[in-house]
Amino acid sequence: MAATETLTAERILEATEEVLRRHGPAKATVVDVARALGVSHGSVYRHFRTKAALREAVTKRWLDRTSEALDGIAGDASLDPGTRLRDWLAALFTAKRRKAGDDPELFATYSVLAGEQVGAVAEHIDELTGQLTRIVSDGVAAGVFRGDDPAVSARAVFQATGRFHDPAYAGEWDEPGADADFEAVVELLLRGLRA
Amino acid sequence: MAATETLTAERILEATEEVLRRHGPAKATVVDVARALGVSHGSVYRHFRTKAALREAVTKRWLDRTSEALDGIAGDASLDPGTRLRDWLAALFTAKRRKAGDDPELFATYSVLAGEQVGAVAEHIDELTGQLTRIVSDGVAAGVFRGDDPAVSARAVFQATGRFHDPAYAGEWDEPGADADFEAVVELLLRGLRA
DNA sequence: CGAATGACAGATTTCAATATCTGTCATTCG
DNA sequence: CGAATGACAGATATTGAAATCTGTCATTCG
Repeated sequence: MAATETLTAERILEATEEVLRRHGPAKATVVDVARALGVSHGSVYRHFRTKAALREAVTKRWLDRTSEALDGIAGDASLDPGTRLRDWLAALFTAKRRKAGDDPELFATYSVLAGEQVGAVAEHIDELTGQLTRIVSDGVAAGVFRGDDPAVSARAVFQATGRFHDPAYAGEWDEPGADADFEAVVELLLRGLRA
Repeated sequence: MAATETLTAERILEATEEVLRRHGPAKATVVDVARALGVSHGSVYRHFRTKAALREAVTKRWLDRTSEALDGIAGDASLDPGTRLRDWLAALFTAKRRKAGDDPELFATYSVLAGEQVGAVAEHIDELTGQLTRIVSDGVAAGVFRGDDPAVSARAVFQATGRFHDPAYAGEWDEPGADADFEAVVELLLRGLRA
């Protein structure tokens, strides 16, 4: 495994993801990561001060992938704000559901990590509600949404749809009525937002 | 402890609650319950076929207490449906928050039990959404809510407010912005429901 | 006779000894 | 000289033997 390459934070993060995928969150040790890279664990500590810091970096990376994918929809001015909001929420739900369904163990692993890294999750949520706020603001500017504080409305929309993006509910995402439930909630929220 | 009284299911349930309060869900055994009652554990098995059945009965009891308290609001025809919906949701949030705050360990205990007893929880949720459906139906009849399927709307309202009644979120119920968040979500939902 | 018991087999939990891990740092390596 | 190592102390996790629990049932008790 190209052990001649320089040991970078990036390579360590990749190895960490691999170890997490293989062993799960409880049994993934710094020693395992070092072994996977063919170095001593002391070398890993040169790049990440603690195991928690390493886990946080890996978690942040994973969360950022979701944010980036959604950012495109949030900024797509070619769609009217109502459609954009609907699409954004649907994309969020679909992305989460796909991740949870494709590799349930890896998803569970990251859910555990997310539970530990409260700070990283808070940032991620801020990022997502920020995107939602942009959509709502555009809607207010276009006169299709009510003129209340867009940040407050965006936060309310995010919280009200928690069942469709919070990993705690992952088990219910594949039940028969999930899509209908999602539609009903989004429909109700959109009506509440409209001017 | 009145060991002379007849051994009834009711007495067993009371003793079980006491044992759960003392030992927590993981360490509450059928033997403990029997000991607390001064009988052999075989006698307990005469009334409840398994430990799971005993836990389910206790859980059901606990859930039913919440349902009953809210039923009064749901059926209070003296309030207009909008106010009733708001009051009902606020009462649900307040009740949960109080239980979680007053005795966090007991609340955690019951949350664990609820996680095990999927069936009992599903029934409880059906009961609550039933009450919500009644309020929404009354609102439709009075012309203040839209004429969509009240059961669907009620379910959507219940799910959208999950953050304020689902025990999984209990940790966030005492954060500073919780009340404001609740108001924002309820306001948005009420607007969405209005005709 | 029905209600309660307690001994029992197999499953689960506890506990303490053992092994592994985390994080540091004096030393080695290139 | 900076990057990497590996020995180390204290913390955490694993293991397997012993204790306890669950659920059954033949027997006792009132």
